[in-house]
Amino acid sequence: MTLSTQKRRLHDMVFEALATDIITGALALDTRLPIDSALGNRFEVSRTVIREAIQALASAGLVDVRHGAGTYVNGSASWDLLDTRLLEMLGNTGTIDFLINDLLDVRRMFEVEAAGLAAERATAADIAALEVVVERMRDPKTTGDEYLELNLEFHSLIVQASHNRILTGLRHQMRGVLSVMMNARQRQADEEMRIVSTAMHQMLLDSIREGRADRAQAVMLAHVQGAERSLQRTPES
Amino acid sequence: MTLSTQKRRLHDMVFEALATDIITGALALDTRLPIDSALGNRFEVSRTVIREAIQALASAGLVDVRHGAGTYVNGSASWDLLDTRLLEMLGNTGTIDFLINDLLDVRRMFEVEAAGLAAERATAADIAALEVVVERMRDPKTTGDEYLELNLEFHSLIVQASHNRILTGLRHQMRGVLSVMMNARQRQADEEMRIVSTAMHQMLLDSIREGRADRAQAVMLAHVQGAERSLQRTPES
DNA sequence: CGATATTTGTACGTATGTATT
DNA sequence: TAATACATACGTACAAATATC
Repeated sequence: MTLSTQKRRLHDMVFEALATDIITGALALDTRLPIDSALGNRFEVSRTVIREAIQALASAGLVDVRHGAGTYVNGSASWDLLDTRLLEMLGNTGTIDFLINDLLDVRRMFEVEAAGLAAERATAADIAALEVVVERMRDPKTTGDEYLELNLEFHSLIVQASHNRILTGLRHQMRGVLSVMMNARQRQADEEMRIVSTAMHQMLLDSIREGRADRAQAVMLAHVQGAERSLQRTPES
Repeated sequence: MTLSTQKRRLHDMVFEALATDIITGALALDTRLPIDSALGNRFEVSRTVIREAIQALASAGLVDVRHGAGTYVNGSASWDLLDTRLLEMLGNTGTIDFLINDLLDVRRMFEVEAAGLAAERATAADIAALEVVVERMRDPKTTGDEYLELNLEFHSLIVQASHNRILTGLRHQMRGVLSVMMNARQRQADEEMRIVSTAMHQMLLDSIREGRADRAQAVMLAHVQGAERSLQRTPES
């Protein structure tokens, strides 16, 4: 419950200390946090710092702040699983796998829709950018790590090519989940899979260039379903 | 550029004053904002207040804060169209219609996917909650406003029944857009449409209860496409 | 290149307001 | 009514990043 190493801002450290206790269950559901001044004494920081930390906890849904009444610990049902700081902590404590299936569902939904819209709306510039990426994917000199980067960029470009600003906004909200997931399971890009994957990307690009939305969606669906298998998706329900 | 009526927190008023100037173009792209202390003098508030306002502006993507270098106005391409406070301002200035088509695309994607997942995973409790809502929709004593409320609740319950926490998180992020949209275009629920709509909801519920994901998705697709027509969707591209 | 000034970032302590108990 | 606890705002000090001379 005390601050660990002096690494960053004070309120970040307070946040992490309290968040850890909540995530691990050391601070149980509906427990009332000590009042600001008490926490200030414990961590030996000003009340300003405590308030910023608590604000971050509330923003992540970890606590519920009630004016005049106190601050209470929320159950995991209230957590905001898109909150970057919370995701980081869940990633660090290795308790993030429970989100894999959820993420795959949403990713499929996202990518397929974006592929369809991109086929309908992609501009010449969008297509040119996609072509550059696919060209580099085909290059045998591209390393495995680079390939993963290109893969991410390709899909990001497709979302952009959908020219739907809410879609891109939501995609941006998902960046935290995606990145934590990536770190949790470092993807193995073996040679065979890479060849198949590159062919898929090429087909996707062709479909978009030709404006064939149905085909783009079908190819994307096959593509992400392939990725799901490679992530050894655990069976549902 | 000065503070209007004393209604809320000081930093909210500063935020609104600056945001208005950015949205209307009075503060042009790449313009450098006055330094904190100058803004403090102009608005006659402390630097604390200015900093909180600028933090909110940065969080909405309206400005780019560079440590030691100054704070610069962003173009609309950088705005975060999911930011609640920004959306409110766009709604108030009546410049929100450009998002209608984007929202409809995303809504279709969302609802269809959620319907499919719900059909696969809905628990007895989920279905019971949906039944209550549909029953009240069928009740002829339900008023038009109540019907709209029930409609929203029905779709919210379906997302919950998908038991996908990322999906529900993203849906939550969309609440701001949805609500601003609703206010911008007050939906007319005429009698004829209401009968069709209720039948759709009943079919959806049946599909979910029977676990028929494909049918649930098809019905939902037809349903939201009907809603799109009623919103007089403007042609694309 | 280095020294200095500018500007944002973080933190403190205090005072007062407001909602709840 | 009073006590408690969170909310907002002020002014100050110093640190860190950047710009300028």
